[in-house]
Amino acid sequence: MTIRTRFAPSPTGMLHIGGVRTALFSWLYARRHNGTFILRVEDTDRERSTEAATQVILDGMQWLGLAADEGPFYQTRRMDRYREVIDEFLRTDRAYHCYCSKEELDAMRTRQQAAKQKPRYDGTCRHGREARPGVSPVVRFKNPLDGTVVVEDAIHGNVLFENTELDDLIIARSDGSPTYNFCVVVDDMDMKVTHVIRGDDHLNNTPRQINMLEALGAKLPVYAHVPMILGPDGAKLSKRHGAVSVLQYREDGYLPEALLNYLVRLGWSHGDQEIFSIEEMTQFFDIVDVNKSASAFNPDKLLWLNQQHIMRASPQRLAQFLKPQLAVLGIHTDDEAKLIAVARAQQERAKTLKEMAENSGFFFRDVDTYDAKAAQKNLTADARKALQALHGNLQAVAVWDKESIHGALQAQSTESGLALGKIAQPLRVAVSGTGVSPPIDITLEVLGRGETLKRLVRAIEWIDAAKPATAG
RNA sequence: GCUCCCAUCGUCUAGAGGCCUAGGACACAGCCCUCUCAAGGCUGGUACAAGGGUUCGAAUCCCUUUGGGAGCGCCA
Repeated sequence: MTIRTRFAPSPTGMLHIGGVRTALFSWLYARRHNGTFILRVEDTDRERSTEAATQVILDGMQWLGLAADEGPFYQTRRMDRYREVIDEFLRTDRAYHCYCSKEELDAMRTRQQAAKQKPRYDGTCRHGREARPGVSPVVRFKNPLDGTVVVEDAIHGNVLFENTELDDLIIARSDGSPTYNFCVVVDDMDMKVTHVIRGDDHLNNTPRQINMLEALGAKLPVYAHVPMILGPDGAKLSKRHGAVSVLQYREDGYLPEALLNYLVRLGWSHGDQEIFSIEEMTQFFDIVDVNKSASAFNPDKLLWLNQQHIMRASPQRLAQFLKPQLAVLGIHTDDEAKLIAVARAQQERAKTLKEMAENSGFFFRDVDTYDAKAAQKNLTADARKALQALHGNLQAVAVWDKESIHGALQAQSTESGLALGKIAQPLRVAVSGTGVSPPIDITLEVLGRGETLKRLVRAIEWIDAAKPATAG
């Protein structure tokens, strides 16, 4: 039997990290077992579903690389099929029309709550209340009145529900449109889903779905209800931290594999391993190993993982993400070789691609201002001599590569008796405008000789211009 | 209120009765390395929610309490 999993988001809000994690688990499980991963958009709520949210889901899944083997399917395009099943339920007496008004239902709920009971439909129409003219009825599923439903869950084990706790849920609204719990059942059956992996907020819905599945004579899928993700404060995930669109992470300079790595470790582990490639995840992940308890979202660890993945990624891959980040800063370049060289030089010192871009501007455009603190400390009269000498020494370097550059700096240090830092740091400020850059030899190599010498001259001029001001 | 779920460092987790004076990771502090920033290495502190059982022995099994979460819609 081939494994078939699905991710079934509803386009009513943003695709946030909670949704992404259940998608990831479903995807990994399918990949691991050579199965099929299905994407199904649950858009039956026409009021709240939006085109934009659907697009975000699609874009997000694509960015993350969670490609669907089948779909995307849209529930709104399956209305005929739902109608067909509803009619069949009606015909075979497994569902009935209910004419109770919203007011009646509200009153019923209020009454039940006052009596400290669980609000549930009392079955007034179940045994055939006469049709009310002018009232379009809803359709309710006839839930079994007694017995126990056992949800066999791969994560939680067997969870028991008494049918007496359940009621006859609405499967079609008065306008004829089918409702969520019903559509899920029909879809999972039609799409032959073998493993339903979803948030554990759905655990309570499962017995109803099982009852409907059984009424349809369908084979039950394996259920796996994964725990929720909480905010860093342990409270429900809110906009403030993780409940933003996943695409926000792309904008903020996160690598998709880093986000996925972070998410896969929430509720799951493989020994002491923290860093996983996508391949390793698919190799090791198993749904039965997932924890039962909710976990809090930790932005610091995500940031750390992003840095670790940046360090491990190929410069070619990083260049591809660095380019749009530079564009955001107004730096447009098609020099792929330089992008790759910069990414290679920076990949050990950037927590995000955005940060990498911010620290790499000087590679692509002139330095017109110096960081005040760095300049005050390093662009001094003493440094001027070193920079002056450096200009000559670097001009004399035969081959412009980091080894030769390093050799020239070393030689100058030895000759002048100045510590390497006394030479390298002023040089760094001269070429980058700040006190921070990749190792100076690498920085110069990437920057090129011409640009280096130009900036050296400019820094010397700057010192000369600043001197009288400082002195006077 | 009712039903269901959950409970190890601040956080993510290891732990499926003795290997646990509870291991790893993030964060934090100190040290080392060092041309800056990082990365890396080393060191340090902090956890089995509480109470009862079961057992020679419990973080691990059972019960209760407490705390958190979810569901109870003509939302998904």
